[in-house]
Amino acid sequence: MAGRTRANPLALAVLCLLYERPMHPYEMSSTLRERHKEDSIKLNYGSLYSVVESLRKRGLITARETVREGRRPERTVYAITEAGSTEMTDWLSDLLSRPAKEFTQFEAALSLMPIFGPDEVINLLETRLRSLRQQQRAHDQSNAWAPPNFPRLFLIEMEFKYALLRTEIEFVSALLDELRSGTFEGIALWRRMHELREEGRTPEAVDEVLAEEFKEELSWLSELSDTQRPEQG
Amino acid sequence: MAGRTRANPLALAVLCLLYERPMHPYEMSSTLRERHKEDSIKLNYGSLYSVVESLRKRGLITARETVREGRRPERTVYAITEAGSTEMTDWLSDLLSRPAKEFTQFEAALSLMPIFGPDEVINLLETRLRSLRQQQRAHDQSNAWAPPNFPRLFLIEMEFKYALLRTEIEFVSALLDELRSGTFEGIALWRRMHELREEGRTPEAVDEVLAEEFKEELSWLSELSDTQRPEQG
DNA sequence: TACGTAGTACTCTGAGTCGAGTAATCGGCT
DNA sequence: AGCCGATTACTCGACTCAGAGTACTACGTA
Repeated sequence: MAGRTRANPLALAVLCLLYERPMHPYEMSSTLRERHKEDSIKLNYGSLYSVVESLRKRGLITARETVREGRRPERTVYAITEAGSTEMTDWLSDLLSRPAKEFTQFEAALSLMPIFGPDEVINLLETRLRSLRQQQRAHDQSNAWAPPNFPRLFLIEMEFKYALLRTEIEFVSALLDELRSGTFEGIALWRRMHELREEGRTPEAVDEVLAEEFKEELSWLSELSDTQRPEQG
Repeated sequence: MAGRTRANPLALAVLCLLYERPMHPYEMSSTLRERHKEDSIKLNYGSLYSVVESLRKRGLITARETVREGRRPERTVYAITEAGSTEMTDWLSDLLSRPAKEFTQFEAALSLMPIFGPDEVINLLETRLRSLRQQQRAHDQSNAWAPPNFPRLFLIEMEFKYALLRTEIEFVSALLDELRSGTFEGIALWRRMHELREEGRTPEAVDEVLAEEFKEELSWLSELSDTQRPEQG
């Protein structure tokens, strides 16, 4: 049923808020911000209003009343419906119980990394690592906003984010160590290829030179069908 | 300059492919698939063709020639431009060196988790954990497609994905242990709240009962301004 | 009292996304 | 010879999203 309509978790957040009590969209956005959900759920006004409208069209929420205070713009208060409650529990159950394929920008970047030579990559990753460590320090200090005794239940998503951050730091820093020390497998071939390219050789000429200089390292090429070989590396 | 146009990494992948050699869109998609980049870069036909068209409009790639074989549809071959090469290196440098805010579905789900009671959450997370372990086993065995000696450089993004997977498994499994053993901080309050709700009490009645039964645990409430209190937990 | 800034509450627009659909060819099988 | 399913190569349109813009109020301040 709900195929693509389950793309944006902001819609789920709206359902959860209205499950608590009726609200108008702007109140939803400020509530989400107050509860620090902005950090884990992407929120912006444009999306919020269209997501709300789309939920209404699907009958998952209804417009309760429109209030006007002074000459301010009208506020439309929405409430969740039966169908909305069902969708909410179904959707959240699904998200918690079934890992979804997620694509991060950094994964994409790593997979295209070979267009740079190893030395450029070292530089770029060093910059990244500094940023990540900065974020980590910021996190360590920023329990400031949460009062003592604040329930862990409401911070659990931050713990997860932090665990991912630590993993990324470890990954990048281990990779950097290998690149800098030259123990990264195949780094000699990789470096030589970029040297040759920078000398202005044609791709074919580069392949030829490498084929001679790195016979064993390139043995895997013959194992692949023609179309399968990654020429970019 | 390139503000929102840098949203979709597929566009960057297209630039990288055309940096190797001119291609038509369908060839791009099959090349990406052969190189297993589908796992780290979201790819679908609809997006591919519009991304290509948008790159062309921005002058980052140009249509080289349109070939027709038999009565098949035309294939338009594209090549990268100077501006395209520049954009490619700028963009990839940026992705590698600057961590971007990423929002995963699971983070969103965790942050909305309190709408369920602890026992439901345990069930859902157990299902997730089985799935994740399944994925992990699949990964362990699926170096099958890569021939011996295949350069690590071309698999580095998978290593990262795997590291994230391990972290998620550890996180979920640690969380489950705490929930099941009852050592999760505040779980008694959380469980009682859902009990009361299921008995059909009004939110206000629930709050009242809890305020009496869990005085110390709720001390943090008084530290927050009215608007800041998360009523949903 | 005029002014600048922060907050409230949306609205609009154009660009991007995605899944489904189409139409042709190829290879194998019966 | 004819058919089935896979592969090649795109096209379409409905929906979604992001960011900028609007318009008003409230508040401090010089």
